[in-house]
Amino acid sequence: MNVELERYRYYFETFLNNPLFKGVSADSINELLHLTKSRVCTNRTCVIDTSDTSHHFFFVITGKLKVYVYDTKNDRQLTLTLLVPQDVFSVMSLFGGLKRKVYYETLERTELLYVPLPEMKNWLKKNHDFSLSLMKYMALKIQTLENSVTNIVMEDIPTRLAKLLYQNMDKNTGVIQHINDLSHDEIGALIGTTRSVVNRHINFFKDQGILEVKRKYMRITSIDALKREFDHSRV
Amino acid sequence: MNVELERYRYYFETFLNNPLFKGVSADSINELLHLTKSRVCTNRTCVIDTSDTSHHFFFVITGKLKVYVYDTKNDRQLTLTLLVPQDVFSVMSLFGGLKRKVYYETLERTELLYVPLPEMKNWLKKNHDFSLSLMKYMALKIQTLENSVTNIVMEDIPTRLAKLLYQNMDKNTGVIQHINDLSHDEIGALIGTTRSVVNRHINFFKDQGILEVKRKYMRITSIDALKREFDHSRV
DNA sequence: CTTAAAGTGTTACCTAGGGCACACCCGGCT
DNA sequence: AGCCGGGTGTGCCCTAGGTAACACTTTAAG
Repeated sequence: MNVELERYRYYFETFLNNPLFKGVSADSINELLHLTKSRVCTNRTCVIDTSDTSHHFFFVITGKLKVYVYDTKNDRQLTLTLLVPQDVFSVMSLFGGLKRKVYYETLERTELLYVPLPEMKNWLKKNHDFSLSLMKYMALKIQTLENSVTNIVMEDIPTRLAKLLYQNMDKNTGVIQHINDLSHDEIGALIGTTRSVVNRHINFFKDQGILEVKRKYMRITSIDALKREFDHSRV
Repeated sequence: MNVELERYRYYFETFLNNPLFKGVSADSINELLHLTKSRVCTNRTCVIDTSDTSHHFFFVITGKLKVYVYDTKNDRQLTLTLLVPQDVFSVMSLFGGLKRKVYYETLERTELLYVPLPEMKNWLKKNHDFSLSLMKYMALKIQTLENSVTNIVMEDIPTRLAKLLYQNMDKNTGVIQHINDLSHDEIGALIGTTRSVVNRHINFFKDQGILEVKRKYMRITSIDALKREFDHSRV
């Protein structure tokens, strides 16, 4: 019982710190928490069933999961987005978009809270502040997606790779975070290309002295040089 | 005065028919209408200033406009989306996303209503039903964008072009609508490629007897053949 | 009517990057 | 230890599609 209480308090804190719940009363958060169940997916296996996602609304508490599509024609997958703590999914199912084969897969130990859709919808109607935050959240997702298509269309792969690295780099140490433990295959799925091409360019960066690579570890050795790879400010 | 009244009634009707206003009371719609001003952009010129979009929220009444980004590096533009009647923009500015150089340009005579952002935000807070519809609207936009990136990464240009044509085709007559009056340049911007490549493939389709082309007019002569161009259902 | 500008059809060229193949390396398992 | 599987490092080959260049045609403007 004590343990239960402690977990409950932990989830409560987590929600409280999530900008999505800004302006939402403690009472409402409590009410929502009473509707949730939790699920822990241990590393790298838990492919969330579409039947789940179309009946539940999920909150990411800890961990990391990818949302991806799979193309049978050329046996490739494309990661639409990486979900991290404070993310939610799927807004699509919440508002009944068209059917689409999107897969969810955890990349490490991941803790989720989930609410049945009808209850979530109902709760949402009573909490306008959450709606407003959710819209902001969605607006940002839209912007990110727009950036993706722009990048994919306009930039070549070294550029996209450099940007990806830069975005996930500790600005001080140059150490790559979040995506350091991903295989080249996964990195390829993130920027829309294949394993071998990713490898090619990573090694190119390495040869240029931009990058240092070890097992599950990458560090940018020259941030300026990395920047030059995507800052095509042709003066 | 009479004319004014008539226009007012016309806008009222337009909003009433817009699914975004589903569940919104006539009073609220009226209230919103009192905050709006209208603007008509005559054909193909009206590039809406970013300062406008970051201070106003727009409703498309009639016409068509494109939202695009421009890449100086290779002097190309990419159309992120085509806005048609019942669309709104920009949700980004409404919820304060990051700055981004996105341009708006009308493609034909276009009639817009617009509201200053603070007033719109205020009105939004009082109309939760509109928020819910707006979220659905945004969810659909997200889905469309996700489809875009998937297509761009996974499919080649003939396939993307065929899909575009199919989506804008009158299912009975095979006549291409909406995008028939666009130049090859504009079509290229829609599917993420260049004028001459578009031209190449359009003529290829023509040679295959899939397509018939005249001035500002295209018609699919064999819908099955067109489908075969993107239905890679390899038996 | 004349001229400019925008759009089209078509060529030739060239390179980024997808596909495939194979050898290697390392970590985990029995 | 030995094996196996997932992840690498490289190579080569080949084609889709980006680029540039030209001529021609249609529309818009003066």
